[in-house]
Amino acid sequence: MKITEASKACGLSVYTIRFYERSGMLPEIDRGSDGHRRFTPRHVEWLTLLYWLRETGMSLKQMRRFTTLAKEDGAGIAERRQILADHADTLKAKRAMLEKCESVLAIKIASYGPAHEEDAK
Amino acid sequence: MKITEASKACGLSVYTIRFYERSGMLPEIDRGSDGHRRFTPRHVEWLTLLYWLRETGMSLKQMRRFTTLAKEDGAGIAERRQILADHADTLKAKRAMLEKCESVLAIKIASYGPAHEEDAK
DNA sequence: ATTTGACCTAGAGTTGCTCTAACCCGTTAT
DNA sequence: ATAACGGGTTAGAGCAACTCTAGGTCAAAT
Repeated sequence: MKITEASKACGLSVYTIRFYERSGMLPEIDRGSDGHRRFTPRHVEWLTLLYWLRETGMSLKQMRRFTTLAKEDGAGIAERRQILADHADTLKAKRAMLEKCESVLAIKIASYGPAHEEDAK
Repeated sequence: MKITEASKACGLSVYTIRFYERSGMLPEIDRGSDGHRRFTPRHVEWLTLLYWLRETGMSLKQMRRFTTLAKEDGAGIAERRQILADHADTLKAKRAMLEKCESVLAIKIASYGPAHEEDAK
């Protein structure tokens, strides 16, 4: 599978995939005789996980650490689980923040006075 | 109230407050005879709203638009309400994404095998 | 009198993309 | 056969949204 297909499969742009590769956040990617990257389903799975991590605010630094551990394989499992568990905790906090913000917005919107229903069609 | 106090009250860093001012996202801020900014409770309320909007991912461009409307006052109310309502919708979507990511993480963590309870102290 | 601390500005540095320029390589159309 | 098209490649510029540094002012405390 080439980069465009991998991009569609994982949700990251081709720019971002290439950027992640040079930033050392991806496992080795083989090249075809044409010099183009060849992505395996394992790569796509990895990229998809990275997609979720960045989409929910994990830093590149953390993601790089996570990848480094995966390369060492074996020893790093405990720390990798820890990183994901910590991230899951920050997601819970983020979700609470979104809820809080939604209520702030509801109050603010109400403070503008009643909506004109006919404007909303 | 000076900038440090305003910063503590709204949650934005003093750097960010100054940056927002030069980016045209704040109403006029008067200066004391010492040349320092003087923030009113109205300012703090505004900054706090901006804090929530940026913390939940609204772009500066959108926030600038919002401020511009507030300066025009009166006419802009409908569009301002619309901006906030639209943002509230994106928050709902974000919240759903966080939940989805949390389930992805739970599966991933489980795939690393059972946690070693003694490691967690 | 000088040191401290809070503020000021202009501008450099950082993160995480996102895009451009200039190139190569294989296929397809003329 | 050649030219142009549709992918891919790299290095590096540009951008958003901060974040910090350097160098400066002023007022109060030692």
